Amino acid sequence: MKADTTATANTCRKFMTKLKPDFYTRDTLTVAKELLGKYIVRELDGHRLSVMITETEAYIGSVDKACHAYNYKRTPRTSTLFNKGGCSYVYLIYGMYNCLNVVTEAEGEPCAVLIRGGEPIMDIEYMSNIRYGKAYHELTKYQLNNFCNGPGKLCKALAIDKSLNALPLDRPPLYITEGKKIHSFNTGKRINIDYAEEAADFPWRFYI
DNA sequence: CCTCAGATGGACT
DNA sequence: GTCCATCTGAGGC
Repeated sequence: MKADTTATANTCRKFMTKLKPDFYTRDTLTVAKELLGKYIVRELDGHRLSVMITETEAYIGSVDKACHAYNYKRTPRTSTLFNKGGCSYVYLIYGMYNCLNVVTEAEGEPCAVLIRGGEPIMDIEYMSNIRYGKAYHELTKYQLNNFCNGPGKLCKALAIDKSLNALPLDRPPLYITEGKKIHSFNTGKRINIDYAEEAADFPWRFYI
């Protein structure tokens, strides 16, 4: 009994361990793979929302035509990508959805990992109200299956928009913690980057 | 289950 | 003016 209690406490502590910058200042593909199973935590109005990351994509500016900062192109928007790894990169897409990335590698290397999907973990009721405007138990099967299984949906559920761009990811209001141990994952081509020529075929999407 | 049109606005040329 | 790292609801099967 005592052992069980201790194990539970250790598990909780592990989940609350925030990833530090040195997790992110590494090879982007490695970070993209290792982010699977980690927990995104969003603090908002006294609530602590969380989803487990289940899908990521890597973007590497030096060689990747799909990256906003391909060939080190620096604009007001992409300047965030040149930061040292460990901060957020949030942008608006299609005029109405937001996408959350984590910046990786050293300062000056414009790279990031797009968080493409997750699974709700904590304060699901509050997230449900943000996402659909109703209680979790009221959701249809379709809504349950589409709760945050896409970059725009995930940002909606966690109330993430451009106001959270370029923030450090090791403290509130937005951070990532240790999470679930992942034993295997899938690899594939990235989604919706058909314009990116040869880079469209890079196998830089990872998902559980 | 599937496909597809339309929404919608900022970033960039 | 064009493009876009998307989502939703409607309609078909």
